Amino acid sequence: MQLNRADVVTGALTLLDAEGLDGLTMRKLGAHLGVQAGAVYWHFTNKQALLEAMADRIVESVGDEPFPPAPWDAQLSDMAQRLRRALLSRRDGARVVAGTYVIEPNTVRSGQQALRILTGAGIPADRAPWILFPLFHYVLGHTIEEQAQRAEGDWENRNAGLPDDELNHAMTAMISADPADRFTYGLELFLDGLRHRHQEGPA
Amino acid sequence: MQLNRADVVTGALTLLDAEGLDGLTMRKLGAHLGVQAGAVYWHFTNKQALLEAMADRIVESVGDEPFPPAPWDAQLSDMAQRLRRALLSRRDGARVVAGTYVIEPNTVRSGQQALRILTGAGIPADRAPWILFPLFHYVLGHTIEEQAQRAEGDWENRNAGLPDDELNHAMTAMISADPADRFTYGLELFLDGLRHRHQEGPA
DNA sequence: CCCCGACTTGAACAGTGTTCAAGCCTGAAC
DNA sequence: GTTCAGGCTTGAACACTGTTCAAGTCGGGG
Repeated sequence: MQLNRADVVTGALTLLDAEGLDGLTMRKLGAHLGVQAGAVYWHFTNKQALLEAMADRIVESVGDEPFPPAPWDAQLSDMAQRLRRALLSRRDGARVVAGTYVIEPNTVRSGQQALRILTGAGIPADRAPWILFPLFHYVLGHTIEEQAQRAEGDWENRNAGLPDDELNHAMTAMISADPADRFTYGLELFLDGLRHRHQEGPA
Repeated sequence: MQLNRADVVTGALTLLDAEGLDGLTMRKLGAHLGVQAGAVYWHFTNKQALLEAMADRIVESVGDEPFPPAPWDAQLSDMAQRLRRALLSRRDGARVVAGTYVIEPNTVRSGQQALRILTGAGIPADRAPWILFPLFHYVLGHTIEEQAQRAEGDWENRNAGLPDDELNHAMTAMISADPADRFTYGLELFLDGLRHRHQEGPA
């Protein structure tokens, strides 16, 4: 049975869900594909290249369907939510994407789509990336921690030694809140700044 | 010559600067400390524990000196800038900190300090972490990419294959801009949202 | 039918984190 | 001044990692 690039990426993502990023080894991937580890190296020059292809696949769904007509801030919010969902759709998805500086088809396409939302709102093209990157960094940073927290699980115990003052109480309360709510709150904070700056002159 | 925990962390950070995170191995660390690799395992149960101690040391300087009296937003901006500088002070510093869910002395102390800035501005204690975490995620996400970009170097060539339209041009223009400016721009965007929300009622 | 190039094997290489019995070395107790 | 105990280190091993490569297999076109 012969493989192709797409098969390898699909198998690698399935294995990622089963084993996590740290458990994703070339030998296990080979076994999962019914093939020797070395065979993968015919399709990808090294593991890093494979991870980049995986990252691109993970991000694929972000640009799947066009953004329905809506105010620019709603569209941008939509995109950020899609990105988080895409990263969450695979175990350690955020870490996979963060570990690769992806210049691959889907990633570039999604980025361009996001930029067009901003320029469509009257924001100059040379300012748009300055806005998009912070947003991207926030989504990535949040989702990395969200998935790390999911993997650990023992959150109640970890800060058992801390003094039980008001601030630590607020901290643990937030940590046990719904991650989706936390994400949306931070996202809205960022969008508020954007709306505020945009209304007082798009230049 | 005997070691202690602090010596090991110091040596590990020196080695980190020299070799990067991927080149930081227990054997090299042993050699650097004039000791066998196994000796490190008397001081730290495993490499992850060592990395957590390193992360805590990296973050140490953030809470070094108190924040000078200033409006709350200026103080928060100051903290974010300090955090970025602390992460940049060591090669791959951001990745080291991102890879560890640190509940260690310095990290907790800095976090509390930041929360007090917010509560001091009249923000309720149970809202403060909801604001602090997105800010933290942004700083981390930005600095990870900043250090990754620094390590790669070949940015002009990587997107050579892309069409030379206006959006890609704006993208590469931003990528070659001063990272400090990019960081501050995103930070101000976030703070704008915060100021906006805060002035229309701190509750 | 054969052959060529796309693909796979199987074994090896150098390196990784981690473990552990055995030893050393130091500083306190007698 | 000698003994003793513990903190600390050694050195070798274990199971595993990514990566390479000569040699082999296999399928479809001439």
